[in-house]
Amino acid sequence: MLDFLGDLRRTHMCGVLRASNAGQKVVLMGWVNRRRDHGNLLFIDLRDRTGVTQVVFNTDRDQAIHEKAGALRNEYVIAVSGTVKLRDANTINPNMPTGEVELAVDELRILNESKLPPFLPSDTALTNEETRLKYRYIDLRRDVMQFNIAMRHKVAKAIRDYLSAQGFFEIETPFMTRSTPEGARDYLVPSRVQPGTFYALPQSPQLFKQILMISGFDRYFQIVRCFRDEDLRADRQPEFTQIDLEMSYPQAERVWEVVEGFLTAAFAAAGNEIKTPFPRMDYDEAIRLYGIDKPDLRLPAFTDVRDCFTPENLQELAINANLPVIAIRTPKVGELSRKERDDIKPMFHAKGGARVYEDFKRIGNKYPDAAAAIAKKSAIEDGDLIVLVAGSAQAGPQTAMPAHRKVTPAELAIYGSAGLLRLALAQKYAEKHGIFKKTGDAAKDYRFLWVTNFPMFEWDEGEKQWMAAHHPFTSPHDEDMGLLEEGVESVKDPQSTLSAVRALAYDVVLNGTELGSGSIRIHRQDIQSKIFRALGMTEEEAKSRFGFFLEALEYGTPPHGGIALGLDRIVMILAGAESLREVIPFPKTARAVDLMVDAPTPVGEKQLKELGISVKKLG
RNA sequence: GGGGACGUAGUUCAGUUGGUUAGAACGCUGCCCUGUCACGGCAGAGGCCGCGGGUUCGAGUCCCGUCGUCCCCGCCA
Repeated sequence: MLDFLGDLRRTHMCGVLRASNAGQKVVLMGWVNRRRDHGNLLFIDLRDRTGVTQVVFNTDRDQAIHEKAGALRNEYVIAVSGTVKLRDANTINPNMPTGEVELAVDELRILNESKLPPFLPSDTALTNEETRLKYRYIDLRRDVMQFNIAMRHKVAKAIRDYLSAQGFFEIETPFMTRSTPEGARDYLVPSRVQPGTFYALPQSPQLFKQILMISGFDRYFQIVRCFRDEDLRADRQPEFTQIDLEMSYPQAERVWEVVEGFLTAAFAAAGNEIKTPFPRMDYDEAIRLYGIDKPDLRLPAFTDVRDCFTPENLQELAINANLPVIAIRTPKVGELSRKERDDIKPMFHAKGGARVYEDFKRIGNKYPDAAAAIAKKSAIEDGDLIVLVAGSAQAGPQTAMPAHRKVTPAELAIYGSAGLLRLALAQKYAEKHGIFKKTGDAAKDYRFLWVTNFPMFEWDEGEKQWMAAHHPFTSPHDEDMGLLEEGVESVKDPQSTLSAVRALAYDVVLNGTELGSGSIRIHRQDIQSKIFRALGMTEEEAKSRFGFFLEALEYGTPPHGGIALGLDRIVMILAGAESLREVIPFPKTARAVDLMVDAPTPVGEKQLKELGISVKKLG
């Protein structure tokens, strides 16, 4: 027999009562978290989003209420009114914030029962994710999920408040928009009114926010859902939330200041202090020092130890002397067994002639002088592991494409392979060197970095042409306009000067994760046309894809630029979570399925017919 | 599209070289218990071993297929 809520009014949340509340009459409402039945004495831990309070029923106080409470089971929803009592000294629970008090009940209303849930929110052991996602409403009752979602709110609010205070307007842009075939696959929405045509869900509000600058809003931001129909990963969902912003008349540094400002506010909201300004690094330097464009600064950089060997040494080792010899130092790994050292080679994914050479210990036995020089140059300490990556002499010097870049493709192969191995080694020995901890002080070692001056174009080996590395609205570096001019007709030529054009693009990186990406945009129609031409697009093609935007550019577009950061990833890192699913209330599985609502589903023929769509049954 | 791991009670897991009736813990049900807080004690219920096929006298275990979840590569301007 269930009770109605009636006019009973909640006075306190379950997690807030303290010794100072003793003697007060209060009304609490929540879920039965745990029940401890001692016969004539019954304890209920009552839970809401703020925490848990112990509620006591005993026959001495009220026989009838005690009897009613006997029917309570886990996850029943109840209201209790009563008096806050100080606990006796010997019954205080120091492990809970409300552990000095308990509630002596005058009235119990059972507001709802619960079926036996597949798992209990109070369980410490984690249920498998499939069950958690199917019963997400129960999973979200767990304190960790409550904490993560609450943190998400606080972080978003801190960012919203900061940007508002800096003069940014929060402006909405359409979810039903135009498909642009570049980049990620679009999610499409069929139009009923215009049969055979489709809207696309935005991969980002890129062109709208640029148009808002053309429209004179000066500073725009939006915490906005974006959609990409690509395969998922632990850190990639098909719909995700971006902190998207754009501003007029900025240098890149002005954008960075804004980002550093709101990240400081966001991290403070989660109880963390971070230092600004963030260090900055050219793309080329990131590749040379870390072999990746999103370096994790918690790990040591590479050392080029080519000069530690004599030419004869290099020849004996079949190392290409024209390419760097990378020493990867992984700290505090300790003495490795023969087998552990053998296991390193299979972790290595060679690109274009790169080879992993004998580890430091083996080199040291054969070439003691070289080993001593390497140890000195790479500042090795006791227990550090050194692994060498170099170009294979057999594979040749690979000078087919010297190009105009500072890092040649042959070098890139070495750096890139070494970069992957560096991370694999760090991951493998993470426990020993204590770097990738998800909890405690080590988890709060936040190393931010701006990576700047990305190449404007990247050679696409499949298409045999240069493609936009960031997106085609990114401004080339002022100083590189000549190179663009020179290369504008040579999109199919791997030797084109396009390879040397730098973009005014920047990524903000945190501990090896790309948090966000932005650029100063092109605001002049003449430069925009050149970029499209350099990308091999005819005027007609450009017009049919982006005509509205190119036209808008011609009506007095101010210089502008901006950035977008992944809110989910920021919260994931702050929460110490391994997956975005831990910070998104209703996420999708690796096959992009929502297990709770069971989406996507087939739809009826009538619905399809209205949309002018016919689907042949598969199989 | 490719590679890998996993799937046994409501939940987390164990299950030997293929061999009688598939186990444990938690949870659940009933009884007992007035100071517990992961309460305790006694008793009990609960299994399409993901699904389908095959090998075998005999399959949770071996083989093939399939479905699902997770991780990675490709992909993500």
